[in-house]
Amino acid sequence: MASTFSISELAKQFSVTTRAIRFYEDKGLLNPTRNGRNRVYSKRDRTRLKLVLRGKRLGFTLDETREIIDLYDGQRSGEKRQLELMCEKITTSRKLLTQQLRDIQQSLTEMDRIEANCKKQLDQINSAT
Amino acid sequence: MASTFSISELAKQFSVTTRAIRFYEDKGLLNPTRNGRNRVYSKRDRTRLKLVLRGKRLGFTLDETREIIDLYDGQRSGEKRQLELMCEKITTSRKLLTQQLRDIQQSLTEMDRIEANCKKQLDQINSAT
DNA sequence: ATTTACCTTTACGTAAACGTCAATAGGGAG
DNA sequence: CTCCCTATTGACGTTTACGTAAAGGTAAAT
Repeated sequence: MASTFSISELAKQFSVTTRAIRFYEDKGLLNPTRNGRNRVYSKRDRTRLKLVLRGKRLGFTLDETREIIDLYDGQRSGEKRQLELMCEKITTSRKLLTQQLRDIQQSLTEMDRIEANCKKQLDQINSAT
Repeated sequence: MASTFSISELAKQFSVTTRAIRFYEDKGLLNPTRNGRNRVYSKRDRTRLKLVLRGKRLGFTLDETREIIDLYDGQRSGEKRQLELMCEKITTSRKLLTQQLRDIQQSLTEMDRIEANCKKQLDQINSAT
């Protein structure tokens, strides 16, 4: 894999529009370097984009996603207060994710039940041929 | 627990505004009966509201959530085509949820790593007292 | 030189999911 | 009866996350 990417390469790789990628930059989620006016994305930028999209799939807003990514990617200031804040954010974030995990597991369970029911009825219909 | 609820009771129970609840009704996700002009919510309505909120936490739009709820809650038409459609929707929905599950698990794993790192650094700072 | 294919910024448009009044109605408490 | 509380409809405002069109720059290919 290349070590730098153009905007449209990234767009293709992740099936998003270039507009979206520029928008994420506007919102401070990415900041690629430039070759002249053109944006150049490093592997680190690519990873950040991947995280943005993951955040989206999880229903976070871009603001929330930025906070989370800054955790992952954080310029460790190494100061005590900073580290403590980070721990708190992680705790909060983890609670949210854990709740979502429960939600999903419940949903999946219920879907299994409904699907089974569905298939049973279909079997009856088909066997009545 | 009571068998019917007012709009503000539900709002309190789930920590949402009455405005939101009425909005869900506008969008066809709920339809409570009326006592005069006033809305009266049954336990079934309450359950639907709960599912709406779960959907929100999972990042679904209200439209998507309505489709999913109609699965759960479906007036089983019992017709073959209907049943098949339901199975397809379940399959689609399950793929999405499974993806989210992976996303969450990855996020949690990474957070664990970051937190451990964080705490290690804090320990060093504190032990340097 | 011109087309083709990207890339750029600026700016306005839009759908979703509510928030926030405003004006109004109905029912108890005093 | 009047005050107060809650509820209702209607209309407009707001934020988020882009889409889309305008108006071009740049560079390779024909």
